[in-house]
Amino acid sequence: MPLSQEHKNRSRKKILDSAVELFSAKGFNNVSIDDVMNNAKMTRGAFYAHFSSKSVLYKESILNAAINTKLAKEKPDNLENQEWINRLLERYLSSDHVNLKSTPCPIVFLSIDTAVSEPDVKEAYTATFKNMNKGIYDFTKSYSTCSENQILAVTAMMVGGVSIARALNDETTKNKLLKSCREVAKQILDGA
Amino acid sequence: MPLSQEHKNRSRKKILDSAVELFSAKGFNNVSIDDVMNNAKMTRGAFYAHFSSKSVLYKESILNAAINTKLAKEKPDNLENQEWINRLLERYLSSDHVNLKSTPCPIVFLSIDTAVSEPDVKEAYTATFKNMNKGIYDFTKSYSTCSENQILAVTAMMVGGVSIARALNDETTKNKLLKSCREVAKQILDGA
DNA sequence: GTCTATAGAAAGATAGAC
DNA sequence: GTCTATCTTTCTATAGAC
Repeated sequence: MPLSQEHKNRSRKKILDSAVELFSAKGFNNVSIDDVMNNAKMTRGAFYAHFSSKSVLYKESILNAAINTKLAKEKPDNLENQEWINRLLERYLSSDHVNLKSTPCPIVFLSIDTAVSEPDVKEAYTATFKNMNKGIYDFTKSYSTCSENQILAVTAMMVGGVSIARALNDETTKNKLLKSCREVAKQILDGA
Repeated sequence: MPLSQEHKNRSRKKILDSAVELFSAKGFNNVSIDDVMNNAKMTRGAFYAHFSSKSVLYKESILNAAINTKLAKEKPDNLENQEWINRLLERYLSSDHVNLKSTPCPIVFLSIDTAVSEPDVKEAYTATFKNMNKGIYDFTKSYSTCSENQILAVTAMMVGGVSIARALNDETTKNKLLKSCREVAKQILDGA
């Protein structure tokens, strides 16, 4: 591969990493091409030598971040599968991941809207979320041993399920996902 | 209450309902004030007689949608709590809710980004999501009886958990949520 | 391939008539 | 309170020099 091509690839990678970082933190719409390029230490004009539009960048960012996470490839040889999965769970559902101190998951990309930056919106959101959980608990406590903590997990599953379903391309996967969430949620709320 | 005040309230409600509908379908950033007002059959200028800015509208929309869902108030008297919760689950995790044919949940508001409208992005997203599930299954099948369907539900819980955590205001709730998701996810993946 | 400069469009917010 | 008209900012995308 010629030197110039290598240089181009490095630049492309720098842009993609910059984009993943910013999209995860602020959401696609709250990040301009200028932001991405400045964060990659380049100027706006150079962008179009690599990507034909902003939405192409978005698509490539998802794929790039997916490669970055390397779920399968990173497992140390001396670790059992079960331990590895548990470690991944811990890492994924950690404050560090939430606060973007570890490699962000591209599936959560599209879950950030203006809410992140507007305190008033955050407040309304938090109150509504608490209400939702309390509402469910008020009903389940009369017939189930299901704890308030378990309900938090169920709510997350509900919200995640609907969010992902809305973004999916493929009707079969969508329906399977919704059905699975219904079944598992029901099991937990029934106190199994 | 004077007639003019009543008129103003009706207009306000019309704007809010219009906003909830559009934000749910396209996300906050992909909806302009013009869109909201046209959908409410008014013009842009009238907007500022009701809300001081677009982000105030967002906040009020969340609260308005939360009232609309009326989780608790709608329960028919002759229905047992358990049946009612199951019915809510079915409704929440339904195609109709995903496709916005029933009253949308404001907690899912912030989960829609450009992905919805760009086919290329949807495609990349769907592929990445499937990969994530397959990746987890490849490990768990060696030690657990956990089904592929259950893994879908776990993935939804993980994504929902991180998304919600990012939007929350309150560190205590955030940490409780993450911990609950970790525990419940682990339980399911262990094949309990 | 990367830069600066700029065209063109979109959208938040305001002003003033009715 | 609602309208039309307008100001202003921001951002995508392109043009042309090096």
